[in-house]
Amino acid sequence: MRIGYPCINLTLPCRAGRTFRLRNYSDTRLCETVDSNLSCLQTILEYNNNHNIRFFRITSDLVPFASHQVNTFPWQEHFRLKFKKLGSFIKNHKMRVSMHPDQFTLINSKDRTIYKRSLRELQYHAEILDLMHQPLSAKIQIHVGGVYNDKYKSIERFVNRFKALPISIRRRLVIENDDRSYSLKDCMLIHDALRIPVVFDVLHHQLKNNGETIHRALELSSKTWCARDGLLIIDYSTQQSGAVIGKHTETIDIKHFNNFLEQTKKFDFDIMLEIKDKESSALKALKILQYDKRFKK
DNA sequence: TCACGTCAAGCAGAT
DNA sequence: ATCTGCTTGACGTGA
Repeated sequence: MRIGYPCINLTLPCRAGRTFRLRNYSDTRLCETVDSNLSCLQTILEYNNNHNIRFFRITSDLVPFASHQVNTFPWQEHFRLKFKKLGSFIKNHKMRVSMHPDQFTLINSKDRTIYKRSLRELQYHAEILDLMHQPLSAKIQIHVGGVYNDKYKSIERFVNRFKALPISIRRRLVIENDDRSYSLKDCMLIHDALRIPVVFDVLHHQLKNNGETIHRALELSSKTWCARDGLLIIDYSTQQSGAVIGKHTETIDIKHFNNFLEQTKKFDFDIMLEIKDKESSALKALKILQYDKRFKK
């Protein structure tokens, strides 16, 4: 079991996802920004290592406009060594990384141009992880996509589009249950067709489910991960009390987290804490976990 | 130096 | 028809 947080470290002064406006694009600007982003990523990974945090989601903004036609700069070559060094650090310290392309990336869109754009975006994500020489347990996590008033057809479109993806993407791509459209059960259907691993999102499951208990949900999702995919990934968050449904809490709810660990003690997994205060909650979770058999320092 | 409108991109659900 | 949330800040123009 590892504990992780996404993209940003709020203690450190740097950001690995600095960007700029499209209209201000230049190769020089890109180069400077990527260089600074990669240095910051190294700083974050060192912080994580010093604090026993061994799971981290890398921001999609690491290379600005990476899949946009404006960007023709060969950043892959230019930063090859830097990427490799980052990757070695991750490997040497037994860490795991993942990525989560944003909501614009969907492969089941009815509009082929959106699919094409998404393909380029996924290619970029796979390139990052490949340049870092990461094992296949370093995943790219997306939602299933739109429903377009016909879930069956939209799932079918997902399955067919997935089969047509290049292997570099296919071998890292995983799907996550969401809070409105595709439940864990829907994701399991897609898994049955494609053997694609399913990330289990606890908060989304609470908001949209088919009556499965947490224990049952873990039973289902953990079986979708085979040895080379690594441990099941869980996205963990809780509802901000009193706020709009689906809003994440400011900081980890220790009582709920303890309860969750208790309900899932038969399973092992890596947890991504999708919580506003980022590494602060990860550190709190680690304190609890030092007495958990699943957690190894 | 600071405020604040806006930022590449899609979808669903609420208003 | 328009706004909001989704991993959400933070860029950069104009004063």
